[in-house]
Amino acid sequence: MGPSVPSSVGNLEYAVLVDLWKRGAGSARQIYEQVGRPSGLVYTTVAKVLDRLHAKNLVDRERAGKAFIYRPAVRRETLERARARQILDRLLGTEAQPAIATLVDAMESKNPELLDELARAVEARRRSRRGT
Amino acid sequence: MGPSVPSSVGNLEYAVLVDLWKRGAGSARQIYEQVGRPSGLVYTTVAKVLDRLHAKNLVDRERAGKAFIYRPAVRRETLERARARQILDRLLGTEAQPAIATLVDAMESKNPELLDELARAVEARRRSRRGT
DNA sequence: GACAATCTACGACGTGCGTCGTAGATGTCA
DNA sequence: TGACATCTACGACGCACGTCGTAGATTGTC
Repeated sequence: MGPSVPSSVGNLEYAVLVDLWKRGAGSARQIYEQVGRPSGLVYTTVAKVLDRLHAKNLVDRERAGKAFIYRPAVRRETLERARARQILDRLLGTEAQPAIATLVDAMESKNPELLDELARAVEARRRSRRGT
Repeated sequence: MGPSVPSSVGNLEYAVLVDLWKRGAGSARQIYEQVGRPSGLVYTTVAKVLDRLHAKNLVDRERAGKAFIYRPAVRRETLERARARQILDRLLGTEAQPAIATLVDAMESKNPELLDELARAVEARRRSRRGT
């Protein structure tokens, strides 16, 4: 089965992955405390999500007593790139130009500072492009 | 019922809306020919989608003989803004900065010209911002 | 008025994911 | 060893959507 072709990851699944990337490795209980409990979720919900992530080969596990220790099986950049790509495809499916304008718009309305962030990122990318 | 609070719109639903926005109004058959048939879908699939869009109050309909004439019930900008917003929230849920970098990256890998497009859009937005 | 063509209405199924609940396995401790 | 806590395994449900199929209504045509 494809180990590292994350076609699609749900929001909770993603949150769990983010936590795993940060902590490197952890038990279901630990992740639950960090990600699940604050959202009012039940332990088994997080456990189930870890289960599914494992089934998708997005996390590895190793027994440690009665529990499993989970750790990410994909690099964060890899999955986030795929994720961004997918979101992008979805966003600019039809025509790119107005979609981009809308995106920038939304970004500003969410938080104006994001615009500066974005400008910086674009500039960096273009600069390194010229050097290509 | 909330007439114009499009919480979430699927891909096919969106494609149908795009077609409707372009043509202004049309029958299920017309939209099917444009959107459904090329994708190998069956007529009733598109009809069902129109049904759901109508249930969500995203399109209006008016009888014309045996058929319905559908027309959008939301302005394209409205829905796309919401859509972009939603996608954005999803994308930069955790930390904004790296997410933006990843996004810009994905954009470049998809089509380098998008970077220029993006730079233009950002500049335009920032300029108009200074005037605020 | 009967017929064939076309539409809509609506139910159904599959999938992905969030969300629980329960049962059974496993480990801990007195 | 027995009682108890904790985990995992797994099934279930709901919802949103894509996707069809079928049945019933509507219409134009001999």
